[in-house]
Amino acid sequence: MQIDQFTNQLRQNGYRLTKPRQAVLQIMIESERALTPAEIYQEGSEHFRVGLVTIYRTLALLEQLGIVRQVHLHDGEHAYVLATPGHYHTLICNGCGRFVEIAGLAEMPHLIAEVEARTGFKVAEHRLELYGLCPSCQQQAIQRQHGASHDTT
Amino acid sequence: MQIDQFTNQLRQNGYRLTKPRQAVLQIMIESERALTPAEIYQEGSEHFRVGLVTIYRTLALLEQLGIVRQVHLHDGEHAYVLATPGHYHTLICNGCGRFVEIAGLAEMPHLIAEVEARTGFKVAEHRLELYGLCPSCQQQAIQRQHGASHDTT
DNA sequence: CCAATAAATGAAACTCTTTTTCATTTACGT
DNA sequence: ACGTAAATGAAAAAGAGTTTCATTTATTGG
Ligand SMILES: [Mn+2]
Ligand SMILES: [Mn+2]
Ligand SMILES: [Zn+2]
Ligand SMILES: [Zn+2]
Repeated sequence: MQIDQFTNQLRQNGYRLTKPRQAVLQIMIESERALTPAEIYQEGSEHFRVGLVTIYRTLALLEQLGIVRQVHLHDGEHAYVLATPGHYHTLICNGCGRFVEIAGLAEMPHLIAEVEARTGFKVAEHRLELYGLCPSCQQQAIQRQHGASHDTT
Repeated sequence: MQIDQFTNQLRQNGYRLTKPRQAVLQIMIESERALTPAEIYQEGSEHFRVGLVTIYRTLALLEQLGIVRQVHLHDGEHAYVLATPGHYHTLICNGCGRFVEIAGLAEMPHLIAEVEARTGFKVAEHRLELYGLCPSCQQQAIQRQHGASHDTT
């Protein structure tokens, strides 16, 4: 996809373009699911030799550069998604981990101003994560309902 | 404070009213900070003998009953706050962990409806966490700035 | 292209958090 | 008070993430 853009970003910040870094980028670009470090490690390991430590280090670097974003999954897992540039909010499927980044909450700055006025806090950042079921997991849920009522085993 | 209300809630759901459960409730009620299981354990241990496992189990139970809420701290820690009944959003101080629960985001349902229309997802829940500095930590940050420029040691 | 060099990697050991197991203790209805 | 099931705590295990350090690799410029 736009892997060159990301590799350039690495180089421009003085980081070397290594095989693990390219691989992690490629995996993140190709996945439409949020991936845990362990999952990325497993996927990467199928193609070449790599250490889990390097996955952690690479994700930390990519997060720092704003290329990926960490999300907090429903069951406590920490996973990563490719970050859409700019400020986005994340919608994650509780069934399969598929995610969508959502833009365009114009009201958010107003909300933050109000919160600061009411509390005296200075708001530095916020996290909005939406959880639910993607279309295909909704279908599966419905089928499972029907299946259960017909179940004869 | 309103500890009776919570103990009743335990009893009405068929759970026994034990010393650890009362203690965790009391600690959560008295704290104006988000507390990690380890912190609650430490605090509890000063007053009577208790196991860290029990803290985890109790927090899981209280969360399930809607009495506490888990929050994801800035540095990756998982902490708990007393949940204001109803749907609230959390504002946490990155400096000291002090928190405030914020109500009254009337726009949220509209936002969710829009998200569902745009993505086909069915949104089940959302998490909005705001992070920043509380008034006193803002003060400290300012003092540290001045201190640094005057520093003569 | 090759050599020098600093950055990045991977294996192993380690730390920290959370869960499981199971024998003992405790709460609570009778 | 007693009996019983629920809850607890100690210990061990599982999981997630980090640190250390010797080895490998990417880059640069000769
Ligand atoms: Mn988390
Ligand atoms: Mn936002
Ligand atoms: Zn799904
Ligand atoms: Zn503070």
